[in-house]
Amino acid sequence: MNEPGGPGAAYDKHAYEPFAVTVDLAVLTLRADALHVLLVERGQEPYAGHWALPGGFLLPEESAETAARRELAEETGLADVTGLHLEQLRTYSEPGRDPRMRVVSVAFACLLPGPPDPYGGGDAAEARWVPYDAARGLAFDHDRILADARERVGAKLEYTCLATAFCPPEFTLGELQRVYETVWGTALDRPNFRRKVLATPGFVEPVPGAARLTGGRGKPAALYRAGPARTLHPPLLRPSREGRPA
Amino acid sequence: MNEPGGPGAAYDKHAYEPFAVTVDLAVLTLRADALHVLLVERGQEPYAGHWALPGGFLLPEESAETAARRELAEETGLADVTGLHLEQLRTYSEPGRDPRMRVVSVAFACLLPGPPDPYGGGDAAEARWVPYDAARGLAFDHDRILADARERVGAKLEYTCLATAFCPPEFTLGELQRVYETVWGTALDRPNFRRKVLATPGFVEPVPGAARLTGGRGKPAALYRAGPARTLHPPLLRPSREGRPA
DNA sequence: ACAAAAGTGTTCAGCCTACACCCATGG
DNA sequence: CCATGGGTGTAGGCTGAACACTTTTGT
Repeated sequence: MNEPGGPGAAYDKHAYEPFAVTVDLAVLTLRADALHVLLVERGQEPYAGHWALPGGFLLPEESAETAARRELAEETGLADVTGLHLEQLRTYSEPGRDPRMRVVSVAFACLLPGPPDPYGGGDAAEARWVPYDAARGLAFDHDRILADARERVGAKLEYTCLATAFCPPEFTLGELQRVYETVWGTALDRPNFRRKVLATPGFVEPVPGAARLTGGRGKPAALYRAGPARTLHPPLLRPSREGRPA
Repeated sequence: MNEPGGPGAAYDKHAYEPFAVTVDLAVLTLRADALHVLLVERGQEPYAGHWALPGGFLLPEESAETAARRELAEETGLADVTGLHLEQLRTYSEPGRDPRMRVVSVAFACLLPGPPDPYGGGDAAEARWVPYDAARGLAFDHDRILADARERVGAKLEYTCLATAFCPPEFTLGELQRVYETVWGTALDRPNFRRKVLATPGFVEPVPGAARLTGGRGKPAALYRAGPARTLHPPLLRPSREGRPA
């Protein structure tokens, strides 16, 4: 054990090398049928001029989730970030990941419906949406965090209802399908996708009587809202990953 | 943003209220066909006399994973903890979860083959294996961490090869099936389980010529080793969760 | 001989896939 | 009238659930 204040010892809060605790956010969205991530340009060393995931230090009375939501509001400039899907990824704690001091960072993934407000307001005017494939060479270990975020989101699409987090409050099944296709990078059969989604109780609920013209062309599509279900049973497996092809 | 050392300010490492960073371990194993967890009895306030998950503070040059493995070795007294499956669960950071100071804890789940060495050696002589169902009223928020660990492990059995982490190096398919049945709390059909496991390439590999008598009774079972595969495609879904029953 | 556990075979329903086809709208 | 996207139908292969059955050991 490594318990502070061992037998009979009153420990000193400041006796240890202090750890800084931060949150890092992989904020993902879909713009023009491509996965985008919100990045900020660093203005100071280390990694001055590099792009990085938005994030910041925990305030004394904040949990990591609270801090993440606060940073999210600051970076995106969105008026209302309640209800946005925020998911803890994992914690990165390797010594030396920040050259200045020990920084332990709790990483989150956040999905928001696209296209969102183009750029962050508030005090992060240099925030930009960058296509996922163009987001390389990030500061610190943010390349890895971003890759972990994408992998996690892709995996959770298979067995949760997470996909609706990328969609506006009312959406068409075509839009929902494009979420899967964009994140997975594979095409799906439309009739089968439709049946699968509608057969899962609570995944989506029809909006009575409503229909939306899809970019002008084609038949107007029925609108749906996200339902109360959180998990997909059975899952919607992405095709041909490995192992299945005989 | 909440960047330390803002414009022109040299920050002070000790200027902030320090955060302590700890690891907490949910060490799970199977003893006598029941899920058990390793607990330690606290000798000091807060929660003196309560049971708690083993854990401790990060040393200055340790990552959370390194600290977790060090604690694991200390608490279990096992000579070799390399190769044991250690999985980061999530990080618990609510203010007030430790009444003494801000403690941010990175939780891990660890699976080990049972029955392991009965009690911890080293400096944690009061460590005990406790049946999962009897582990209630733990110190801090450890009830929740333990519940999260069980849920995560149960879910990962579905789509990963994690179950072999509960088994010794060589095991029978019956033992592997009992892992699933114990963690999930459901009975599985033996013939179907067998086919499913053997049909997944890389899940298990037969040990040539070997066989083990299973508790004396019954036909000797063939022995298998864990294979190189890490994921199960398609997954082995636990039955009757919800949604599927028509 | 019986119980217990391993291992094999077979059947059947339901899902998933694939592809053909119709509908509504804008240009 | 054609391109585009939404929506419906259907035949076939495959998986997985259920269960009957055989094999090998200990008592």
